[in-house]
Amino acid sequence: MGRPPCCDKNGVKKGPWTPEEDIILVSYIQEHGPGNWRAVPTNSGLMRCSKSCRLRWTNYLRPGIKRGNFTGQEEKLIIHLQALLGNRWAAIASYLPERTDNDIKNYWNTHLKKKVSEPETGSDCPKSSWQSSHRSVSKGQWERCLQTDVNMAKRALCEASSVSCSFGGKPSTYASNTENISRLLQGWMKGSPKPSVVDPASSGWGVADSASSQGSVSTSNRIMSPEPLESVFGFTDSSAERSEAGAPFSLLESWLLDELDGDGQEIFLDVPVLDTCQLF
DNA sequence: AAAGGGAGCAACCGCAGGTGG
DNA sequence: GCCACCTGCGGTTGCTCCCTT
Repeated sequence: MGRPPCCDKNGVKKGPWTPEEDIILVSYIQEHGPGNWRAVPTNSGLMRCSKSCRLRWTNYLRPGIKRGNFTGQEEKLIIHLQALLGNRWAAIASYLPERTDNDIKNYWNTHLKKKVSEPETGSDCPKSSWQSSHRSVSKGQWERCLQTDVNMAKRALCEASSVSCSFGGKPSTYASNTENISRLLQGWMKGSPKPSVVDPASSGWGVADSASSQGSVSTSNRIMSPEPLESVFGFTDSSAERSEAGAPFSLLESWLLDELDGDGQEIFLDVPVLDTCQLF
């Protein structure tokens, strides 16, 4: 028995989403909440496959998404987690609550993969030594390093969002999505083919990604409108729920502990943040 | 100024897992 | 337990932009 297609191929639009479609989707989800994707195209009138709607939502429109400008901490964390978990991008993304798996996957494929594969010196936490450490450093040291980087990433994210370090709370990530939509609408209203780009120098608007004060500017680092569409997002941020600090971290820890020859001793804690690279 | 090539990213595709009847 | 449906995930593709020649 063959699997039925996820949607009727006839009349289903493909390709880049238009601002109009985004607005329709956001409006629909505002009203009904995310989920039941099968019904979204039918009920919203979007000529899109349900999977396409879900993907658009989770990777672009969902509240709490930070795009572009991966920080050094995030970068290191991704490298470590990728080495640890492999290409399990969803699992990796669970440690970076503001990032989508697709974003991380793309970033890995375009930046980090080659970076890791290239022998190089001079970075603050050299990947060459990282690679060698993957083999030679004792597991305890490596795990400490990972845990430290997880903590560092958490800290960096907290600083970036200027919100309390409780991931269980509702971080400012929520706002970043309203900004995404806002910028989308701004561009749409102006009829610009590049709706998301606003010159930060000429506008008085703030940079949405406050963690991105570091040098390189990705094309995804857009300047956001100061007009959050709070009314558009009056529902709970499921991504924020997902990012409850306890769950993913304890999962990883237990996963690691499973490999600890049974003693199950907690060894991650009490490692000074700055020790990470010294281990390598 | 134009063409070619590479990089980056959004989106699609197909498979796997979960769930309810 | 089986089946159908829905959702999630990872790999891949293709488009657009930018840089180099």
